[in-house]
Amino acid sequence: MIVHSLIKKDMAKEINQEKIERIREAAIELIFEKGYGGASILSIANKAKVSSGYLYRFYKSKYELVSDLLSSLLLEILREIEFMLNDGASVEQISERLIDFLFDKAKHKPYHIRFIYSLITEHKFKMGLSERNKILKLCKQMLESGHKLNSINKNYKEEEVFLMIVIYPIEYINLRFKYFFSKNSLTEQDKKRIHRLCINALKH
Amino acid sequence: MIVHSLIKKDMAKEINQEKIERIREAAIELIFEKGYGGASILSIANKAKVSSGYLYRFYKSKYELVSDLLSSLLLEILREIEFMLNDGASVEQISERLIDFLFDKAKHKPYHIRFIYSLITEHKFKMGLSERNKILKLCKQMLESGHKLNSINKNYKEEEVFLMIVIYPIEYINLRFKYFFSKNSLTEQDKKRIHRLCINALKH
Amino acid sequence: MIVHSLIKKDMAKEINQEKIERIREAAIELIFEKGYGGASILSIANKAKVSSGYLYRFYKSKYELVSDLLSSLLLEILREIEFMLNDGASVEQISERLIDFLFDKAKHKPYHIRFIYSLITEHKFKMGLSERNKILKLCKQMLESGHKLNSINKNYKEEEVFLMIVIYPIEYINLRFKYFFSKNSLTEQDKKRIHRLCINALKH
Amino acid sequence: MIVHSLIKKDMAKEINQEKIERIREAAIELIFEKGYGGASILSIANKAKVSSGYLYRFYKSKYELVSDLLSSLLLEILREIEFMLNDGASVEQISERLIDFLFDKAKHKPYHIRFIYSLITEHKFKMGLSERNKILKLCKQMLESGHKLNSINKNYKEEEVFLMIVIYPIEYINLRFKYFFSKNSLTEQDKKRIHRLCINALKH
DNA sequence: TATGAATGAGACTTCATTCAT
DNA sequence: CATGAATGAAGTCTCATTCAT
Repeated sequence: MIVHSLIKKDMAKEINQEKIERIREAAIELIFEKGYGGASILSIANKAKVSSGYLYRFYKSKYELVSDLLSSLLLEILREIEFMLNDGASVEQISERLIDFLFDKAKHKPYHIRFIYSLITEHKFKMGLSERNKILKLCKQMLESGHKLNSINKNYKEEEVFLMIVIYPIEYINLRFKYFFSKNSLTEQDKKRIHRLCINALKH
Repeated sequence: MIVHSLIKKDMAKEINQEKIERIREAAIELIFEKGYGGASILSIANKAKVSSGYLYRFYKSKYELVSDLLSSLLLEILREIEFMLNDGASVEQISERLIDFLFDKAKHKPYHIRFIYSLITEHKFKMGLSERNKILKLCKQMLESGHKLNSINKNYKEEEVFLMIVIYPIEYINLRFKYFFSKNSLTEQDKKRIHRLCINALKH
Repeated sequence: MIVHSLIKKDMAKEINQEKIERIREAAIELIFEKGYGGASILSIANKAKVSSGYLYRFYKSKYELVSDLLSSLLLEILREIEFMLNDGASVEQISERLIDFLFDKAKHKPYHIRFIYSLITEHKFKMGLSERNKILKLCKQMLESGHKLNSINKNYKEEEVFLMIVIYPIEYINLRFKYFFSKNSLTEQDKKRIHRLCINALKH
Repeated sequence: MIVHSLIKKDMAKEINQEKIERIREAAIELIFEKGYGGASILSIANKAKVSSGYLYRFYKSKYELVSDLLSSLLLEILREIEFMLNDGASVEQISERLIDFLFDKAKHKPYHIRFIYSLITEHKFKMGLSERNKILKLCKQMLESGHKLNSINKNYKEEEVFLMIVIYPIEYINLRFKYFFSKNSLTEQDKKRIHRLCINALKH
């Protein structure tokens, strides 16, 4: 009996996880597509094939859902940097591999990166304290490493590192998504150009 | 009699212009603060000390009001670049003076630059065609000039020019506004650092 | 001086009368065209080339303006009947001449008759007591005359007289205005048919 | 289980239908009472004892709600005529039975007939094309049948048929509702008089 | 547990009316 | 006297959220 119930519970959990995942993906897609205000809870629930009430079992509000999504996606990026830093990677390597990572995301989950971009300036979503601190810490580490290895000019501070290593590639990718200057999809050439620019910007 | 009537007309006009200006400033401030969705017509009207209906004498809708504001503020920046280009300025000079201009704005009308920044990604406000075309044209001119004078590496295209000359300084200023890395206000040193980074990024 | 002032007053009055007339005609036309709710005070004032405030010097409210218009136009019709009755006309003659009168109106002031028609059922505009009493009186007189001269069957009452002599021609004209069954304009043939039907309806 | 679920579903449906019906009746009553403009969504919702937002689950807009109501009520009448025509009824029979039908409505759902009457002229509600075509067809059929059996004078056209068979009884009933000439309720005598007048009007 | 019917606060917008000039 | 700038009440509609089933 206990076993059975556990199995049932696990299955239920599994099913729950699946539904939550569907909700999250639906939310990301719809918010990127129509903005925070344009993506109604109902449309998210419909897209995820769950009821609108179900959503509230996991998130206290629409705000919390979106907040959580933004936080997750940001953390994914930050963890990538963190991992590389712990690996002893240089700033150049981090830049290159982060661009790789973001291009990969842009290719396989284009909504994710567009979602981040579209919410990054939305005032409603102030970044959580823990993420902010993580960013501060990582940028500081990159800066110190860069200063030591002469890949970042002594003049520059964390702000420059953050804007060039993290923000610039995201802006670039989204500019292309908007077909603003070009309708071509992202190429290896683009990667190299972004990397070159970031590295040179910080070095000189 | 004629003089009197002129004065009256002028005064009336003045009052009008003042109120419109109050509405515009209130909208800019509130939208920067709470986003497009968060800034209600009523709150804008209250802040501007006019009645809610009064707005509709000048703008057909909330959308049109905000659209017009964004367009005005963007054009202000673009005209600055345009003017310098016509003046025969080099990319370095344009970058320097645009940063000057943006710092000046940030100092005297901080809300304006934060407003632009916060609407640049808002889904509802696709940039108007004429502004987009103006940007395309200006970036092309800067690119060509930069290529000719060797201040922009041949690898780079309009995208890089736009992101580094226009977007980067705006991002930088807004990052500071958010007290993200530093609570210090913007200094001449910051200007120089931004300029240096932009120029070096594009040159190498 | 007195004479002068009187002349001025009279001229002023004259001018006033002209403006009022313009307001009335504008209101009739716009209300027929867009209904009571669709015709704003501003649009009426604009069409009449007066300021919206001016209107309120003569009418306490939009309601009163329209009420007064409806009353005037109704009275015009009722006076026509009254006049004929005092003239000793038979029901047949009254019917014939009223139809003449309404066709003439339909031709020269089509908006008037459409205005009446469109407001006759609008619940907001209950007919004034004096007009109602006048209608009651006139219908009674027609009924008595008709009974005496055998042109109205003894079974019928004021209701039948009112509906057939007054309402039926108005309904007919407006049905044609709507192009419901026919797009032809009103002819002498139509007049005769309406008259024939009204007379025969009441006689048998 | 199946039975239970069916009952539950049916009950849910029932509740739904009841509420919709309440909304429809409330709308009919209030619009007849205060006109389209005077009957606010909130007042309709209150009268129907539902929340204001609830209406929008069934009707996209106030206009659509009222439009649908008018269409339903008109079709009810038209279907009555259609049915009789298919049954081979003569114009006299149709007139008689339609008057019966309308009196019955006037007695049991007085608001319905007053609602139709008050919206027939409302500018916002042009009759739908399908209803108009149905009217055209039915009137043509009645006219032809009447011409053949000599119950409609050869002079008369669809217009006369429509006004006398359909509109006249409705006008009569509403005139009585307004207590214009009489405060008596409608009687069998009234029915006969209306029928007599309609028939004789068209015959001679 | 999961649903979706139902709510109602609040947003945008219109326009009759007022009143300072 | 005439204007039209300004008001703000009221209307329509949306949608996040709740809760009975």
